Amino acid sequence: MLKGVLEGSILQIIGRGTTYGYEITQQLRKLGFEDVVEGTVYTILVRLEKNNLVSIEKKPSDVGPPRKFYSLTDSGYKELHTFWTKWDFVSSKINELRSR
Amino acid sequence: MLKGVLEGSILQIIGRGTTYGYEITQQLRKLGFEDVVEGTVYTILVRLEKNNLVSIEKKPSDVGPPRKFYSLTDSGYKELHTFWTKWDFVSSKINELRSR
DNA sequence: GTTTGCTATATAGTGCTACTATATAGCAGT
DNA sequence: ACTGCTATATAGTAGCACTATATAGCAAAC
Repeated sequence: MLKGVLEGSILQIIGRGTTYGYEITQQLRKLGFEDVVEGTVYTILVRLEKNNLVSIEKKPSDVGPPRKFYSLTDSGYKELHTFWTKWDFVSSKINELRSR
Repeated sequence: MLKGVLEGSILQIIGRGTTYGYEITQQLRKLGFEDVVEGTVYTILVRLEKNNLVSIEKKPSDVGPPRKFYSLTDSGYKELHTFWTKWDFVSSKINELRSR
């Protein structure tokens, strides 16, 4: 069910402010997507990077290995906007289907 | 973006009344999912049948080859209900993510 | 009478996305 | 040393939708 929306959700989270993989996972879990695991998030982050939707800055951490902080690029913001447009369309259509 | 919701949508359409593949495709297009093609729908119908979510009755047609009419089985109705429960959950969480 | 067009089903092959499983690494407390 | 939390990484797998193509029945047009 998360297919097609997880990547958009991660873009949205990064768009709210620079963050890193582990924290993104925590936020998704807190939101309610409790069985999202690190592996899933990291593969998506690699894909986002490959598609130039995010930029990366590596910073040391007090509590573990260095973190890779992600920010949206211009393309990333554009893609995020596209995601919400699609979401609005699909979700309204699905709700329409249900009510008829 | 339709990943994870197309199958549920088809279950919903069948649940409203016995229908066949071609008509389901037309309904999805009319709803707004205009680039859904027959091939996609038929593969999903085959999957639904394999999972015992639908039952089939073949009937002749005036305008073409025989149609395969699909109806939901008990499992199908249960699955449809599960789909809407999941949809409610995911869509509310996505909207929550957006608004924060 | 064959060509075009709509209805209708079928399926092999492909690609994208998320999930599974596992490995590695840093640091802190016991 | 061991456990536990933080944190990144990646190879392999599976599910789902999409692409492309084939087949078939019928009707109207040419």
